[in-house]
Amino acid sequence: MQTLSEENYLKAIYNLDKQGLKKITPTAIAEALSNNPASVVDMIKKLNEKKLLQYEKTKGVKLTDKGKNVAIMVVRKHRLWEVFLLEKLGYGWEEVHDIAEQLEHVHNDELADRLDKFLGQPKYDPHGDPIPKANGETATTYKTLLAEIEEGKECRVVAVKDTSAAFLQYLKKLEIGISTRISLLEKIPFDNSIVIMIGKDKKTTVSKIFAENLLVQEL
Amino acid sequence: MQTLSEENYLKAIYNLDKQGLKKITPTAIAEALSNNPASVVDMIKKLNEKKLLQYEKTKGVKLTDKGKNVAIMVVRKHRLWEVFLLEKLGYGWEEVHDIAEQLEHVHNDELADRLDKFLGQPKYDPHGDPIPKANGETATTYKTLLAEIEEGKECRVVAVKDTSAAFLQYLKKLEIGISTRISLLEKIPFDNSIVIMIGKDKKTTVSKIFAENLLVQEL
DNA sequence: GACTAATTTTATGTCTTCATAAATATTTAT
DNA sequence: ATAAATATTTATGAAGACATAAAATTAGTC
Repeated sequence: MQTLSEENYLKAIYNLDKQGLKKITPTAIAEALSNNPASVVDMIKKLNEKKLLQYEKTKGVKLTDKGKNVAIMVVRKHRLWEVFLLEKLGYGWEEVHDIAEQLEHVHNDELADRLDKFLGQPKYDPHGDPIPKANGETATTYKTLLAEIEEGKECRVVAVKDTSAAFLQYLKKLEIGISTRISLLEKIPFDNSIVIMIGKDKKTTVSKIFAENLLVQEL
Repeated sequence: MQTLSEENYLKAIYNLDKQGLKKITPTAIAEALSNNPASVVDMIKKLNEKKLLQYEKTKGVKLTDKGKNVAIMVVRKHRLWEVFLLEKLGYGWEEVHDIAEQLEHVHNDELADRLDKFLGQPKYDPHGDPIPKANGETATTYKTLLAEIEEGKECRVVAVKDTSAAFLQYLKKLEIGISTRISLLEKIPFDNSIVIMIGKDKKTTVSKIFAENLLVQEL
């Protein structure tokens, strides 16, 4: 079994890979975990000895199947707990992450599966990220920035990138929440503002910056 | 905020006190946590500096109000999570303790209260131990050994003392589970066997050893 | 291609939690 | 009361996870 630290390293590496980073370097990992590159080198050695990853200076870090599996199971637990916290305990969107960060490290063979069943086998977490299945299968992330949606298409809000109070308040004012439907009516070439329809009848224009901080699922 | 280790020490000390130990010594704590007395002495110093406990060679260890409160909140979380695991996730009686041992250390101001509300503010955990309230109030334990119930009284099963497979299987065979009602019909003086009524119509005789391993709540 | 900048690695060291071994106290029993 | 047993404490050290500083390596740029 892995220590808390080991699990966090494996998860960070897994996430960097998912984010499309081609070469995962000690520095990149250090940044992701906000700790020191020297410490990362130590841990890379340890995880390599445990056959959880491989490291070649030229190719960077690659998780082994074993390492990847551990990471996926941590992610699975994280996202399931997030659903639990939001749906069952009534926590808000922004609050669930930090608690799930702790809950994801609770070790018990059956726990994830029982939780999964209890929650009705949700496919996505409250941030729109797919929940890996018990066998490790993970759907690809479907979320896109509102800024990347094409004219005429419709989408549903799944998460925010910026979680500042200013942005969240603005969203509230616009009556945009999780799963709100938005249609992209028009893109203004001048400053990349976009004209959107919120719900069925609320037409508004939002800035490029706004559109780059709202994550949606294309419908 | 306390570290995991600190919380475990405080909880252990709290439990020793609740068990009625008048003088809580380093050795007693070491035994409870199965670690070395020398390590305990170190930690006692640290917790004393943090004003979580006081230590005098003659009187042993006493938790301060602050320390006691931390311990109670850990116990509260532990017992709430046990209820969750049993009632919501369908875990068995014996399985919940080890998982709760991990869950009890998840830190979040609101978590215990939200969980409490979600579970319908249970008063007792699956082992019949009282769940401390948000303000720290803790009911006294009401569980008794079946062996100590008087003739003619009725009670409800709340826990087992012996958790061996042999005992649990025997219980299953007798159709005794958590919250099963039992009436004590007769005590046999010869060998302290007792004649009980399980539920409404199942009359059986059980041994003294049996009766000393079944914890019940008097009704 | 050479030089500067950035990255990686090594050498050390800190902090926390635990352990072992030995020294010191304290109990207990005869 | 004193020897033997038991507890407590000190001194020391190990392992894990992190850091800093400096050395070695690699990457970029002119």
